[in-house]
Amino acid sequence: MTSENTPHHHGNLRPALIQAGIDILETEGTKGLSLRKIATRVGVTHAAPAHHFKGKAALLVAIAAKGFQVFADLMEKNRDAAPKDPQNQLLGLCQGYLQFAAENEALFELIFSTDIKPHANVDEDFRKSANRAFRLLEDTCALFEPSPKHSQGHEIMIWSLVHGYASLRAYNKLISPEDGAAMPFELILPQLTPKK
Amino acid sequence: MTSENTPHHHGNLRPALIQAGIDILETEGTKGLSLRKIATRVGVTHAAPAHHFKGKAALLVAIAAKGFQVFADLMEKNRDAAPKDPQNQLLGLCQGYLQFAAENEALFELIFSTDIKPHANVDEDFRKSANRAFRLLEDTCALFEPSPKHSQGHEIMIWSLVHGYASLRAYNKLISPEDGAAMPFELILPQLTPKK
DNA sequence: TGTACATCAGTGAACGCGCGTTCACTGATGTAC
DNA sequence: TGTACATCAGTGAACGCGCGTTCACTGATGTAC
Repeated sequence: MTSENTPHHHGNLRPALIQAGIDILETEGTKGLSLRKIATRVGVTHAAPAHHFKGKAALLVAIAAKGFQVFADLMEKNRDAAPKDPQNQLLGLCQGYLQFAAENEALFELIFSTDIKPHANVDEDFRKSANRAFRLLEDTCALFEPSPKHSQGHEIMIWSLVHGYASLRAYNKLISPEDGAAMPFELILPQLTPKK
Repeated sequence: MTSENTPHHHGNLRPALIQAGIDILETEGTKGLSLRKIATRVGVTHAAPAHHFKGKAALLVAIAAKGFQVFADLMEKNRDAAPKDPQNQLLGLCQGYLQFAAENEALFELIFSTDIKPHANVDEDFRKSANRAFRLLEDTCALFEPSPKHSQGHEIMIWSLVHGYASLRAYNKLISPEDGAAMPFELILPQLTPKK
């Protein structure tokens, strides 16, 4: 807040570094993300982050953890704003999913990158925020009757659908950017039967 | 074949570099892919590739072009081996899609990476092999009645589904690796009506 | 309230590394006659 | 079939760059008394 001119003791360096990392991701992409650039953007020597993160990898994990928080927030917000029937709840959630992917392209790529393993023994902050996002998806899918054949069949199908759609939109800008979240669900939604 | 001991004139350096790039991708991942490593793996000075590719970026594009070839071959092969009804043709194609993604994780990531734009004015080889893959998908989807609402609605839905499933399997090894290509299509396939 | 001092969170210089690119070079290949 | 020569496709040395990490340092903070 007020610490603009203190030479030492930034005060909030840790979160500031994370946010700077996210900013750089969105302006320069994954390739441009370096410790030195992050530190410079915050206005601090490139050696300073070492006091807050064990190394570059740890900072990346922290960025991904924050990314999952924003991701989950957006899904939750969109879902909660939707009508209370299961279909609309699901569509709202997916709207948030797609919005996050569209507005945070490189961050979306980072949080789903294969070298930050979600289930391996990783930073606890990261695991917690990732799990929160996944649980949102799970809970919303649980509003419907499960697949008779596969324990998590419909959930995986829904997740694949929205994730693939988000990825392909980022990949190929030609794909119907004007279509909403409902489009890929056209055939599926009527097949899902709400519980009770 | 026979040129193992000629010091100069490798003879097939261009394709050899491309293949070496693919090999390195699969063993070391995207991060480990450098011009110097590729050249070394082929047994050639790191300055040699400059005679065949305009720069590193051009070599990457050539690798992606080759990747799309293999990708399309695998989809075509699986589709052609399937029973001739539309549903099984589609499942076969998707089986190939998933197989490629599973067996060539980093290459799959590369060919769909956002910094090698598929529709921009790019290397013609690349565009041709990418388009061949996409046309396979298109043609197989065209075995079914199109969506009444969106011109390419069902195709995008199917593509999203298989692409998302492939990506999430790579991301989270826990997701039902034993399930086949049919699983995510459980609800959708019966909704697609074959033409004629 | 004031002083002594430990701890914290920065600085800035230095390190070694792998990278892509460039360059003059030279050996191998292939063509003209 | 043999020779002269242009072209092709390598070599190896050198370049500058940005990177992550380390280190001794020092200024700012906060606590004990």
